[in-house]
Amino acid sequence: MKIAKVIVDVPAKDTDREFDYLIPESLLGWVEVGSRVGVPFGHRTVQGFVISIADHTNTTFKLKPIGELLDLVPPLSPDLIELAGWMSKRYASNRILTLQAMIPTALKGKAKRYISVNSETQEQSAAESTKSKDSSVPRSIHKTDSVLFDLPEDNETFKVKNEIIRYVRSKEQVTLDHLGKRYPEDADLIKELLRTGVLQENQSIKDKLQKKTLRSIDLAVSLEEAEAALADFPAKGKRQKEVLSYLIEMSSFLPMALKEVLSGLQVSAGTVKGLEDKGLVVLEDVEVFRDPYKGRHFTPTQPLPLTLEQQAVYQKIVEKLDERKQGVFLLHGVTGSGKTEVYLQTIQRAIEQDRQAIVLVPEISLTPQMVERFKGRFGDQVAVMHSRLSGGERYDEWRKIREGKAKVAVGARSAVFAPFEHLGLIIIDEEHETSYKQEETPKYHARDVAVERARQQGAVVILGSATPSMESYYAARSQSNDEFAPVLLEMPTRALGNELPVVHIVDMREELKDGNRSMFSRALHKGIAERIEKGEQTVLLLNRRGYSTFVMCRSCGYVATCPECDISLTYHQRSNNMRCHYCGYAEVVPEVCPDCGSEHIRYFGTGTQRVEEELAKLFPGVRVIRMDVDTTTEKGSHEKLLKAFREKKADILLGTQMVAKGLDFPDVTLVGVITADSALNLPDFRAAEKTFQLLTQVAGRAGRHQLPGEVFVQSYTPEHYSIVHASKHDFNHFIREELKHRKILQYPPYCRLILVTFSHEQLPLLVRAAENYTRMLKEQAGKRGQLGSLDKFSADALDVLGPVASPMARLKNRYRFQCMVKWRGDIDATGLVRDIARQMEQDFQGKDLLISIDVDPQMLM
DNA sequence: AGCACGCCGACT
DNA sequence: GTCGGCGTGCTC
Repeated sequence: MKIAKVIVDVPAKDTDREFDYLIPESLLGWVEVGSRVGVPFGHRTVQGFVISIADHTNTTFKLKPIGELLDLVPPLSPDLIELAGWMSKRYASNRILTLQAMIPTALKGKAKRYISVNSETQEQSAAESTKSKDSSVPRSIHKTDSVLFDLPEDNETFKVKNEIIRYVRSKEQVTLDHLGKRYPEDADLIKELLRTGVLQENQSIKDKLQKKTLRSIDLAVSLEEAEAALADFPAKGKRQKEVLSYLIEMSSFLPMALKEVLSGLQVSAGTVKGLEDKGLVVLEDVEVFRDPYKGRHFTPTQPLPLTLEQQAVYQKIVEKLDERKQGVFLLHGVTGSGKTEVYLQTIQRAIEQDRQAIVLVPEISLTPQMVERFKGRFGDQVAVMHSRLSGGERYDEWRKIREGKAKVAVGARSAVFAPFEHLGLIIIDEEHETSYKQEETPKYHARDVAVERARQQGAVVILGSATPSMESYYAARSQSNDEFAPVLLEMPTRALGNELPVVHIVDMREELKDGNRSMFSRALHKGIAERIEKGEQTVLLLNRRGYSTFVMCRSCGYVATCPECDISLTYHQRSNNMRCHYCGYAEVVPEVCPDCGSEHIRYFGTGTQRVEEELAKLFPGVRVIRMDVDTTTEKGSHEKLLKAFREKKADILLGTQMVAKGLDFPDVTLVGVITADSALNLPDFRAAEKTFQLLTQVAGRAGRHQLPGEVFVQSYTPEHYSIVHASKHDFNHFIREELKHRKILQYPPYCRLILVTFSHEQLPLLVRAAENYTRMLKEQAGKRGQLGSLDKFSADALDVLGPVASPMARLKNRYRFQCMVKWRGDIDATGLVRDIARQMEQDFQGKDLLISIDVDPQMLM
């Protein structure tokens, strides 16, 4: 007997393991590694994934059989199952959540309960069946039943029972809910029918989404037979004859949509039904794919001639591809160096090898412009996956991949799991972007998952960026013997040969000294005025990371905060209310200060709205497009705004981070950064790196084509090395300085981090738990001889900092504490951290203590 | 996570 | 005496 090892969809720590099930005869050969199944689990049915198949079981349990197979083709491959195992270990995450993260949410089935008539009792009436069932009914039930049935069953009850049975039988199966609604007065009777086995309950896993189908029509007989039938068609069926002759005429396009035939010939469905009854045609539901880009025309593009720099890089990558071995490349190319063309041509090579490619891009830059570049080159072979697609659309794009209809997957983070069978290439554009890290469980980093997947499947990875992450660059430069360390490839000049824009740093303290209280320096003001005059365009960036518009009382300093989260509420002009960004709590802006009663309460902070107002004042009649969370929440609005700007319907594009990423507008010659250093003071060791990246990216938006570009960076700390080096486009000096800082403070890439966050409603209990945890962790590490300060140049070490209150000390009515684990070397730090967390949760069992583990965190808040 | 079992308080 | 509160423990 074959045994399937199943991970069940019960996301709890004590069910995070394999459960063994028998594979029933009928499913032998169908149930595979990666299959999704419905299995009986305790007193219910749940969804699960088969992760291996064995001949023996190690348990003494009486195994239950798998209930049902949910997909004909397994949604996961053995490769992806293996990858999921690696992820669960590396990120200390639940196995089921990891598996689920790999497939569209449309495939997350839930058990549905159905009521049907028991086949054994189907032919009997209610009263009889109850009696005949008596012997098989358990004693306790029998007892209560006999009480019921000893009473003379009145005619009315009997009639209702029979009616219910007839109804259920006519429907074959109904949900309990439905039945209850139909017979609201007779809940007791329904219960009784279930108890006595006249009606039975069964559970089945139902997906959230159905495949989209289209009613189609086809000839049921050969063309010759159809022609013969047409020849001696009864004179009475004139309309049917018309349809048949039409179908014969169109035979090479069959099967075709029934709708088309009906509307084309103006015939009724009944006519076609007549043909079906005669056995001449068949009607069936054919699966169709929803195509989110349907009707959109993509201009086909041809490979461009490569520059010498591009050529050199291309050669290196293709060599590796041709060897069919795994390899990782870090492609460091300045903005405008033509990385995308290199991507496109290496993908071409992979396709020629009959292999497939994945392209990961940050969610924010997954614009139509981006999609167009890939669709233009590879047409229908491209599947696009991003969060703005509906669940159904996303599911269909995913199926296009799994069924081999697509060769290239372009998408955000989760596209790294695209179910290709012969994966040759994974490209990660803007590899330094933090959005590659998932903030929910499983808290994976798509870049690291990509490298592992490539290792398992012998594929090539390209990490592309103008501003590589410290981690990737350090790994590439350290020239270690690690065969998975990335190979550094450089493209230091722009493909079109134009210069990088000149960057001016403006010291805003000087502006203030000279009496300029505006948020625009005189230089930037002059720059904007010039562009408006010349009909050129300007991009303005408001670096709002760490900033928000909050409501404050000018008399007493009261700041409106969330009652559940201790976070200041963010002001939203549109709805004139204040909202908590973490839990969604909202309230209207008070007229007077709740603390002191003063009327001087208003919103503060440099929001995009305020910049927009100021622009309108300084440049009357100026056309501004504002892009921020307020103006881009609507579906497609992001694209609409960018399109309008491209068509020169505005002079200025004003926005937050989203204007910095990958946009390419030929007429933009000026970029202004309103406050470059607002993120520098955040309690985050990556603050300098993030600032450098943002400035470099946004500066790259200027002068990409014929017109030369100019950039003004306004700052209150203009001497900071991240600003100075960004202004000179000097990545190498920046990284040297930044690495120095990281080494002194022992931060990544010199070690790795694990952030452990504890939360509980009661502060004292939480503090005790956090302290216990830290102590236990230190003890355990000490026992293994691994505890030690990382400042010493020890190769293998682990250090624990904290516990301290989290920067967001209270969220959703729970207090939060955290401790930071720094480690490096050949030790299983994640395993240790996880094991102790499990132990702790057991010690605090039932006390609702939550412990969250974030391996390689990007956000330290 | 659910769901059942089980052991104590307020009521037809 | 029963209905039902939610603590506890299990799920191949």
